[in-house]
Amino acid sequence: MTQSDSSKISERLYLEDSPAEVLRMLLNQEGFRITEQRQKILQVLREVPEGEHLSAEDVQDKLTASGEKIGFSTIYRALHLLVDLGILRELNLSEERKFYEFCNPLMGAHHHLVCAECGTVTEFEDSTIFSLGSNEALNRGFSLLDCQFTVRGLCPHCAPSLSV
Amino acid sequence: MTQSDSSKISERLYLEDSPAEVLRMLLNQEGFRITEQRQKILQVLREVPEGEHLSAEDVQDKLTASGEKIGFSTIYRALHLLVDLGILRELNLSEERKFYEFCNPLMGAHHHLVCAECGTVTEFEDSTIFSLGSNEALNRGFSLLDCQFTVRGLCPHCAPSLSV
DNA sequence: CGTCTTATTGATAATGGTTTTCGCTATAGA
DNA sequence: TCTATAGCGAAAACCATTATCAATAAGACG
Repeated sequence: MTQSDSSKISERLYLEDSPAEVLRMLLNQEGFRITEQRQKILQVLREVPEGEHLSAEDVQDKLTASGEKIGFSTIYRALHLLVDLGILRELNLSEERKFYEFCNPLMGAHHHLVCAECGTVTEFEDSTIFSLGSNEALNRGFSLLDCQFTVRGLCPHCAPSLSV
Repeated sequence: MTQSDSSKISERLYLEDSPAEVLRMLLNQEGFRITEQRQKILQVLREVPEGEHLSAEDVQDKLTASGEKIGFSTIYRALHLLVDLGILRELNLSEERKFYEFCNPLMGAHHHLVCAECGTVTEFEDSTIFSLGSNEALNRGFSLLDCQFTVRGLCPHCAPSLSV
């Protein structure tokens, strides 16, 4: 199995274990190897405060800051793998780059409000949105992978004259 | 005013005129010039059947096919301008490129169901989603620009074994 | 524990969509 | 019509992401 065969992973685990253990199990289950790099990359994503999202470059910067030298090929490959494993979510916030966030199953599905000017991202929860998307997918015979609801606007700080 | 000053356009028109006329009015109102290129680029987007989305390259291809030679710098600039004017909507369907669609005010806000495998895009309407996003934005003092709800999954044709 | 297979890493080069540059052209106001 | 300058387009630059490939190391097996 090559490292590019990771796109069809469908099974999930019932998890109450630590994320490190979860990673180990998932990788094993799919025939992937447990490497220091993958573990450290996931750890970076987990340490991020809720509501913050990291780009591939952000991840590398944080790793570099803590003394880890991991090439960006590895960062990108690991991020994709973790997304395929269902551990991370890839966000398309209409910016030029992609962002990643840890997929906490305990945390309700949340969505994003983005300021088109300064790029600030605010999260909000709404379970109805997710079920709407889910229904829509299933009604058309699709298997659901992800729902992303992104609202773009101008935050109070960037908004034109009126209020600020 | 330079052509890169187009990002702060906030006013809209009440329109019952033909799109060509609308374009003319909007451009005039903002101090932009009415050029053949801009008119033809908009026309391409308008001629597309509903539910189809074009990338910048698609637009150029269609223009080339009908004998129009317009440089891609111009295509990109015009697309951005038309988005800023509120005539087009820029879609982030999590693909590598961006897509554009004509913003028909008569047509209800619609959203997209994307097959992660083959990239097929299906549209669906749901007014509640839009009002949810609108409320969320306004409650936080944001002025609303756009709401995009994108559902990703595997279409029946690409889905794993089970049904096909 | 050592050996072997091969998945993985990482430096580098390549890719590909988008943006910038800059001299030329053409719009729109005087 | 004339003039100022917004806009065009070919080519080069940009920049996030992906591919290449030789070296490395995880994990299986004896």
